Amino acid sequence: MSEAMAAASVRLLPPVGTDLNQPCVVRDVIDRIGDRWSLLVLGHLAESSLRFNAMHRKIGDISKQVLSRTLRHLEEDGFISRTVHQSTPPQVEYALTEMGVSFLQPLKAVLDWADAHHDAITQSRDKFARRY
Amino acid sequence: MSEAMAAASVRLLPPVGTDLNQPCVVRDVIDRIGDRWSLLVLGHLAESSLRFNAMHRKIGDISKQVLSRTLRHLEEDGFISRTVHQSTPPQVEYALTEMGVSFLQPLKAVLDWADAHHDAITQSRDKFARRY
DNA sequence: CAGAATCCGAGCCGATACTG
DNA sequence: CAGTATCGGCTCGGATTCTG
Repeated sequence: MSEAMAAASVRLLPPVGTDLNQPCVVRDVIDRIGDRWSLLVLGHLAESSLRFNAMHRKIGDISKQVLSRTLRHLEEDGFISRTVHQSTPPQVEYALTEMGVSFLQPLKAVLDWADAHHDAITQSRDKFARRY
Repeated sequence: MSEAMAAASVRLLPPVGTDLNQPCVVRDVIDRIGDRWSLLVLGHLAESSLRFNAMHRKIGDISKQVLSRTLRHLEEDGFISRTVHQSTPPQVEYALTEMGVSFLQPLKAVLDWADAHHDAITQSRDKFARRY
């Protein structure tokens, strides 16, 4: 057993003896971040803070409904902040919190890995498809 | 803009000008890994290779159906290998591939982050709930 | 033992219309 | 501008049953 494997497996699972249905720490994060849009939104906010409709235009193919939900979830978890500027018309600005920024670093590790192995994954899928 | 933010945002989005509906490299990975069980399965296989029913017992609250699907997806993407040992009764062994092992390292970065910020996220959720 | 087939229900996602 | 309300479709996870 390598160091990396042992280290990675430690916190991936709930503590031994606890109810496995209880989401472990990782699941608690993944369940929120691993949806259709969260990473995309965080990615855009990593470049600059944005107002609602500006982000809506930037992403392009997300409905207002879903964008609203995604933003609220990210705000709820503390990844982003929501600032209302009193004016007419109203303006609401979304930005990464300090925690949100800190998440970009581990995220980058995954991105780099995905980037490095994307071709291998694609090839693996093709090979799998040809086999069956 | 910090280095980390700029670096993280680069590959998070599809190339400018391309169809945003096309999944970008990250989405291609997250869409597979970010489901209910994949990380859990990879976590168990990080400890040792396992046969089907052994893993079923270890995880406990996953149906055979879903475990089967999860394993096939991970195999399709090249994270795990599936080895059939001809015998009666048949035995099928699942193990991490080299690529699967290499993924444990970036994964660990996320795990460490999740571990370090889990309390903050929980508190953020509580605070959010009290506000509304 | 290692799955496949079938069916069901919940939740996510989305389009559209409407509001302060 | 920044959302909410309503409704529908579709995918995912799950329970159950059956098979080589």
